[in-house]
Amino acid sequence: MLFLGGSAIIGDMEKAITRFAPSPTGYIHIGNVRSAIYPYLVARQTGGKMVLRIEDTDRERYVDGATELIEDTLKWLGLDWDEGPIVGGEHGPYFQSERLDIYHTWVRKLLDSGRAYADPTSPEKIDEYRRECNLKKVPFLYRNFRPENPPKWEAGMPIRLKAEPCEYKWHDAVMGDMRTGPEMCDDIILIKRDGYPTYNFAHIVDDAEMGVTHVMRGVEYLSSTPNYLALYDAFGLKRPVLVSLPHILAPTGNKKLGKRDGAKSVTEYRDDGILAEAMLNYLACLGWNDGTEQEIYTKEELIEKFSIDRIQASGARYDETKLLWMNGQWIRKIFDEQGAHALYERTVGFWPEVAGDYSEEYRIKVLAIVYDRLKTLADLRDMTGYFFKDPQVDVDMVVGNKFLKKMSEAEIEDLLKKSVGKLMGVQEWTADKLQEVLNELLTETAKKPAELFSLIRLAVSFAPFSPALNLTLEVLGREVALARLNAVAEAI
RNA sequence: GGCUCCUUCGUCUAGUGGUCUAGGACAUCUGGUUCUCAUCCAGAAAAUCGCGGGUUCGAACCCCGCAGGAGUCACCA
Repeated sequence: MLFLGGSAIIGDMEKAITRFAPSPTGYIHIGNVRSAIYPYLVARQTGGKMVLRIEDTDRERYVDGATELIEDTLKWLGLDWDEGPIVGGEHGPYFQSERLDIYHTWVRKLLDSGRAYADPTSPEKIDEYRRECNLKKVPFLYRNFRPENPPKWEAGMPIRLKAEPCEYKWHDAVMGDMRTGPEMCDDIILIKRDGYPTYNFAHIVDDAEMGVTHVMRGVEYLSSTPNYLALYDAFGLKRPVLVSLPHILAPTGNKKLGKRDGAKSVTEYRDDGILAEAMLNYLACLGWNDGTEQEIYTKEELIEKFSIDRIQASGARYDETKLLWMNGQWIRKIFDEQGAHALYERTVGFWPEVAGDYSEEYRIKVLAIVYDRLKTLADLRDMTGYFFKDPQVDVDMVVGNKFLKKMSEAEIEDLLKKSVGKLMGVQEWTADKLQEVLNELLTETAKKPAELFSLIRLAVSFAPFSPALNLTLEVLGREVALARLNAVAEAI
């Protein structure tokens, strides 16, 4: 590698080690996936590492299979990790429940230096203290009730940090300069009665062991930061860059988006026909922008352009309409830039059942003429049925059509027959030729496009909408198209 | 209640003292693209920049108050 000076620039691009550290209590939803996306972007941008760590220290809230759900979500979005479950790494294990002795080793240091103590106080007694404070309307701080001669630590006893109340100042990359008073420092629990560490303690130890440089997480941890700073100091650790991510708000009300508001899992959107690219794009830009007017970003562009200091400090409301728009943009982008086949590969599983009897080649043809009206891939299911199965003839739909209402049934039948006759003579059954013939038919019958085309379109599809008539006819093929026109002529 | 954060069109946002009679995008509405639905294109409507003071020749941008909203005060993360 060649160094040409400019160390300041190299310094700015120091390799960041970031992490996503969910607890396996269920699926990942729109509201919390940003804390995976942003760390990922920072890691990739700086050529650093992304760590996935499973914070499973709460054995009561643990949900079987949740880890797999999390991994599945990240993989779908294209957020790969360099260390963590499946891929391993030099700082494992990556499940906190398998790191108990590490936490115990670390907490020993604090116990030995007098910065932590084993707490023999019963939960009932603590509740009493709390009630006492509530009654007097003073803040409940456990350090005011600290036991005087703490015993030696033994199993079944929690360990608390011995707080040294003071004023803390720090910088949050999103919220700016922060400052809090001693009232924010307390004797927080480090190791629970069951021997498992609390989040408050475990994440400090793990981040240090894993070399994490940027701690990016939801704002709900902002007010606990003084206690984390106390721990960094007690261990003599360098503070990582602290990044608080504002909440995503539910579509209505002012609450953060959560499962209770019906926040769907991220992968549910996959099943609904949302593309991973669109999801990533939408989520990354919810509460972040690069200052330009660009709206559509590839993952690579996000990696290149993302910057922590342009993350909004206020919460952003989740708006599914915009996601849908963006998905449509992505469907078209993939088709236009990568071709019909590339888009087709994404549509597997979204076709109507009857499409299964047809060749891939035929389905691609259908896709090529309907793709620009898809909002989600799942739209294929209700939009393309007539390409695969003869529609139910519905005379009323024809007769009642707003352009055909003024024509008698005999006239309609006649028009249909003339159309069949004309179309039978088409030499090459291609969109261009069909358009020519359709135009000739227009002059021969002296009908308006609205009348003639509506009639043929309806007779052939019986659908509320369809692609341009010549394209629809081309894909349907001569035999099918003519047979359907005849069937309608007979039914009238 | 204490502490902390937040506040520009309905929504996501641009904006760091004069170029802001506030720009873009989604959504909405109108028109165009030989039928429909959509795409695409053009256009419209939409924010007295939460409120009140102050600093300044000049404030969305700086300062102070207030209000509203949110978060947090667990042996949950």
